[in-house]
Amino acid sequence: MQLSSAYKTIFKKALEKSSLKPTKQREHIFSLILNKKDHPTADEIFTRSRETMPSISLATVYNCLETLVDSGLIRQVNFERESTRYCPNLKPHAHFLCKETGTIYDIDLPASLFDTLKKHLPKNFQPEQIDINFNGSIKNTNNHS
Amino acid sequence: MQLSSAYKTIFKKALEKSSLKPTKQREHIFSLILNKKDHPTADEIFTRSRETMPSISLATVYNCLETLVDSGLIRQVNFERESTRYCPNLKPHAHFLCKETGTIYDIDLPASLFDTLKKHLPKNFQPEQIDINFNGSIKNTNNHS
DNA sequence: AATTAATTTAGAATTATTCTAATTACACTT
DNA sequence: AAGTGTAATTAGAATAATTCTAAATTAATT
Repeated sequence: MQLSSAYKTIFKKALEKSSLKPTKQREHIFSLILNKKDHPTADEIFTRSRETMPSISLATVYNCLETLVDSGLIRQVNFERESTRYCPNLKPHAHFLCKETGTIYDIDLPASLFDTLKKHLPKNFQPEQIDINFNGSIKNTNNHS
Repeated sequence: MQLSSAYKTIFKKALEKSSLKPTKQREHIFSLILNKKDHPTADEIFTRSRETMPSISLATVYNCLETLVDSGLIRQVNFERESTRYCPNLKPHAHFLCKETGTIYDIDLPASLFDTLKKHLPKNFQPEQIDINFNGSIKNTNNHS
C-alpha cells in the first residue's frame, strides 16, 4: 500500500495547509482509499488497515478520515442513515446506489450541471457542497440469444 | 391537528393501495407533518404528537413514519448521518441545509432538470429516487442604509 | 535530555433507530 | 353480542455507528 510520489506531495500539501501532520496512519488510510476505489465504510477501512498496520485503532481510523475529509483529500458519501462511506474521486460527480447489490457507482457529471443547479437557489444562498444521490437498480441486459 | 377532507382521501387511498389501515396514529402524524412543514425529526414528531395524543409511543412514531414514506405520502430527508427528517412536499425539489442555523429549505426544481440528470446514467441504470442536497450558508443581505 | 503540543489509542458513552414480545384494536364470522 | 384472527400499537431492550475521554505515545523544539 504505497502512495505515488505525486499523491504524496498532494497529501502533504493538503495537510500542511491546515497545519496538520502527515502521519503514518493518515498516509496509510489515504493510500488504502486511493488504491481500492470502492467507497468503503470506516469499519471496512479499519479491517483493511489492520492487515498491514495491526496496531491501528478504530478511533484513529475515524480521526484520520475526518482530517482527510477536512483537508479536501477525500469525500464522504451518505445514503440515508447507512454508514458513511469514503470516496477519493474529487471530480464533479454523483453517486448511484444499487439497491440489490449495495454497490455505489460514481456518475461523472459536467460541472455545468452543478452550475445550473446553483442557479435555482435564492441569490443569497451560498452552497459549499452539493450532493446528488441516485438509488435504484441496474437492469440486466441479457440479449436472449 | 385536522386533515382537510381532500388530504383525508389522499391519505386513505395511499394506504389502502398497500392494504394498510388508516389508523388514528398514522393520520395524526401525517396531519402534524402537513401542518408544520419544517422537516421535523422522528423525535420532534414524537414530542409534538404527545401534546394531543399523550399515549402514543416512540416506536409507533417510527412505524407510522415508515408506512407514510412507503405509501408515498411523505419523503425522508437526510444530511450526512444526522437524524432523518420528514418532508410532505412531493413536488420535485432539492434541499438546502443552512450550516449556521440548521434550517432546511425546499428548493423547487423543474422536472426537466431531473430528466437531464437521469440522462447521465448508463442506459441500464434505473433510478427510483434522486436526492439533491445543498449545504452552505445564507448571506446576510443588509443594505447598509 | 526536557518540554510541549499533536496524535494515537482503548474503551466507555452516546444516540438514533430497530427489534421483541406482549397487549390492544378492529373487521369478520358465528 | 361473543369469539376469532390479523394488523397495529406499545414499552422497553438491543443494536450499531460514531463520538468522547483520558491516558500513552510520538515528534519537533528548546
